[in-house]
Amino acid sequence: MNPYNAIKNAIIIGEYEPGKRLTEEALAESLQVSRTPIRDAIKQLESDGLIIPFKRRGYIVKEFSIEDIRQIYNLRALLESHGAGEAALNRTKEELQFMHEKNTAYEQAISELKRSDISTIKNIQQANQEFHEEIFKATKNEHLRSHISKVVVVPLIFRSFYWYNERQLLRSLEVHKTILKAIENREPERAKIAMQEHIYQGRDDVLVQMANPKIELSKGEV
Amino acid sequence: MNPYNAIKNAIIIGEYEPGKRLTEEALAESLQVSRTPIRDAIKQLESDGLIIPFKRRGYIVKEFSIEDIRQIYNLRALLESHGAGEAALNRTKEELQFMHEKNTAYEQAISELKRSDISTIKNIQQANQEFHEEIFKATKNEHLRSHISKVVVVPLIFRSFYWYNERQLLRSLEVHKTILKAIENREPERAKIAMQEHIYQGRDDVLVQMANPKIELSKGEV
DNA sequence: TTTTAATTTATTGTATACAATAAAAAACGC
DNA sequence: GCGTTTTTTATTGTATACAATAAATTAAAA
Repeated sequence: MNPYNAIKNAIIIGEYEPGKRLTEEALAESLQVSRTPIRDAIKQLESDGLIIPFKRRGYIVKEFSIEDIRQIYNLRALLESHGAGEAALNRTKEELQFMHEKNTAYEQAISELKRSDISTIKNIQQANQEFHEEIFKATKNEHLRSHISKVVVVPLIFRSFYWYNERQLLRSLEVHKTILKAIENREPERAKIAMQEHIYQGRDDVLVQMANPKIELSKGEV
Repeated sequence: MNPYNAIKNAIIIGEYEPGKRLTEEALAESLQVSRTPIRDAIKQLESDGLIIPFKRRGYIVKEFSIEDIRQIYNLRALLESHGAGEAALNRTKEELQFMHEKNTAYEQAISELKRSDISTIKNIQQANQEFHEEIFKATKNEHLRSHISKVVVVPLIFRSFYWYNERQLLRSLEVHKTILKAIENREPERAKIAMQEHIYQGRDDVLVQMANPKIELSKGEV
């Protein structure tokens, strides 16, 4: 794994906690490479908004406020719902087929859910992401895709902490089907609104968890 | 000027034309710095979508197709119109005042327009940009702002080639006033739609120019 | 004591040399 | 001559040493 993904991953799984201070030298030591590739990685992570410079004394892992999360999810809703609408207009038959396959895989992953099984949760997350990506491919809009990919990183952090319960997952699966059907029927407005609602659901699930630390779930637990 | 802005500027003003090949060494030589800061700049420019790697033999300045331009402007419309709506909800009295001032400066810059005067054109462009930025400050949404700032770079290239005629500029000024009034009256939907229309106008002006190279204007001419 | 100045230190910024490698050119076999 | 292998070359990737500088610490002055 390259330094960028290694560090990003450490942030996402919570190994580097919010507020943790990072320096080029320490990262270079820890990943056994020189400072040069670490600097490249740091620049990218900074542009992703995952770390911020800390008064010329390294960087700190960004601590996201509730308002940050709200704003990022709203942006996601804006961009992904737009993408779903475009996909409904531009999808080919083949792309539609791929979407169905990805969503079947998602359904499969959910049905394999076992309590507190981290690997299963990762599978669900992965399958979900692949379904969404299949939609954005069908837009044929690389510019839109690159913006979406940026706005999707931060939610990953929070999803890996507070994961969904089965009821939420099944609801999510239903919405996927609604989106798919709208894309199949070439109904952009319907696809757009369904996607918007889908993202807002995810947002609110995360916000509820953040606002009630009492019932916060430990890492990976369901 | 730092290497990033120097290179970006050279691309925007057309000194580095689309398709031109750039290598780290040549840029380092030309800007009289070492390869290290050039590499930083290149990484950023690549993430901006202004240059793309050219089979491990340097980079080339991206050539934007009509479809690229359409997609980028549509994205801009999506993000900036959302921003205008948010600004209508969240603006303070002071921020509204600033917007008025920036738009007055814009009006002033237009009234000073002289035929083929490049410095005046730069002033107009600058004043226009500052008006838009004032709106996005008022959203208090840093995440939205960072996305908008990214999607605004490419249009700069095309605006500096095909600049508007006076009729277009005056129409643009009128729309600014409509947006301002909607933000003043806290009408998010109105602000959003006016902004959307504003961006689409800009898009179509550029697309018309691109589709009719016969009447293409030379650099900076009005 | 508290403020100000001087010194030290931690850390990023920059230059530069060398390594890795993909692309281009040249040599080779048929 | 045409496809294949080998060699050369252009260019980025990486390591490392040194420079610049902001922050922290210490010393001095008031």
